[in-house]
Amino acid sequence: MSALSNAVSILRWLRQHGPEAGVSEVASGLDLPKSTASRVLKDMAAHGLLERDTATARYRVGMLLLEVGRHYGAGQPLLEAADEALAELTRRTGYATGISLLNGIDVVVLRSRAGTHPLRVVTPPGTRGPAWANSTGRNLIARLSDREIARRFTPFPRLERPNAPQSLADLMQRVARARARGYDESDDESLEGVAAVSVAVADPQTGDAVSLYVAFSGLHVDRQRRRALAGMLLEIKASLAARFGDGEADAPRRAHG
Amino acid sequence: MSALSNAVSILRWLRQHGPEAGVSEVASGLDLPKSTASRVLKDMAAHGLLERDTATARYRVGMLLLEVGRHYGAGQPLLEAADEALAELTRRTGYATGISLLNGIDVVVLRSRAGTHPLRVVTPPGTRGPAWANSTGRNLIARLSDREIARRFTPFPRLERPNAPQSLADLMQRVARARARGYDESDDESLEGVAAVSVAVADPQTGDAVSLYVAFSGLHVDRQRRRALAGMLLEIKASLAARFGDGEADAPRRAHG
DNA sequence: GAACTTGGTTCCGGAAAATGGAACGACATT
DNA sequence: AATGTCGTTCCATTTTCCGGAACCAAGTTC
Repeated sequence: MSALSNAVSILRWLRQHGPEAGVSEVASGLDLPKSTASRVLKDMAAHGLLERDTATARYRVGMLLLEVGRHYGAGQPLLEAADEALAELTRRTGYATGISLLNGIDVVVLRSRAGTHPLRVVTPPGTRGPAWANSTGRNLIARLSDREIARRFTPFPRLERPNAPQSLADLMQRVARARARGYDESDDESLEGVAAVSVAVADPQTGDAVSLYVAFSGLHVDRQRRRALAGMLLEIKASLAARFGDGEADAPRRAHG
Repeated sequence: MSALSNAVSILRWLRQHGPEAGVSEVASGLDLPKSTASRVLKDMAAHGLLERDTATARYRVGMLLLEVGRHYGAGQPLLEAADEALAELTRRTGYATGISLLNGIDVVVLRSRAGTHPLRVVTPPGTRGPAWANSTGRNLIARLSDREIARRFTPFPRLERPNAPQSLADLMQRVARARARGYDESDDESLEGVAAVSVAVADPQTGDAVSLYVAFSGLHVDRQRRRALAGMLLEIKASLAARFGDGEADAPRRAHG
């Protein structure tokens, strides 16, 4: 196991089990000898990947990671353009918008912007959520082949939320809807009270697809306005497609991850 | 040089020189043999620290870093409480707010929230800026001893912005003002057209200090309103101090980094 | 189209670093 | 004083890393 493996394992472990870790905790969690865990953590801290809480002697995520991590996706023209367009949309309408991307069966938020309308939840960049249980994720799932969808969602992941799809058939039905309409919507699925509409856009160069979304309170936005928002997203998508070659429009292609 | 050193050097290099890098570029930039650069980059990508642009064969920051990095500072009670209070302030007043922290002679944004009033610039978490050229940074500098300030700012860093302090004496004068008033303000210094007021708060446990700021357009907010905002920040500071032991109020103590 | 340049990869033996069991130190609890 | 928890240090052994050199693939240039 290279030194890097250990360091990365620890980062992955931190991603799952919260932002703090002690030596023993990591050692048992990753099944490492205590001595190794102690040394690797110390090395990582010495290099700035982690920081040490002087009081508790526990380790925390380092500032370097914050600084570097925020550049994820920077410099990708499609992404930057989409982000700008969404910023404009938020300015005009006051709703929260963002961009996310499929990773396995999850979506990860790449960019986001809080709106001015009341919405308890904010999902800052780096947040991970169940792709099958919100519009943003399903849009990206919809770009996969049925075969691939079946593969990823067998067995079907359990999620204790009433409105979330509970079976592959259930999911495929909503995917079909998304494919038919060119956009998808969700309401009170993975996040309580949160509704959203979204569209998927792909970079024809790389084939990577991202999803642009507008999020709002499910209680305060009626069907008509949602449709209007979907329309605006579709416009943005069209303009991006015009600018970057295509965007999609054709048959399902591979999404990211 | 351990494997970790190399990996971290590369991350630091990426932090400075933009989010993309090729093998030769890194090799010459860090004065490494090409073979080493190639191998290390590949290893990092294999572990998910970096990703590879399939088209250009260049490396980019990996998603893992985004996900882990966003947890920087998570779980620190003072920070969370301050963040919540600022969110409330933004909700009530519509101004952008945030939290930042001193690191050397820079400030790094930890949390931020865009406001509803027009402000071109957004400074998402992870953004680094010159501490001496905005209120947020000077507040934290003000907590250092004069001796330490002189040490850090000799020689005095050059910054081509008209309103920014241009000498140590210049800086000390504004620091004195900040110390006297308990808050600081800046207008059109490091960021064009951006003005801000801010206060510093310290965790008495760790001694680490952070700065809470409100940012707005210098053209659209008059003196009186700025004073009102400063008052609100001071209230937040007082309530945090009450909750967490002290906050500061006493003589300069060490700030972070 | 042959010779260069530029960007990246692979090989492999010597050098250097990581590994992990064990012993140890510092606290708390019982 | 004994026991448990948490972290560190030691050091012989193993493993990995290092880096010059050779190599490959695409362009450029003459």
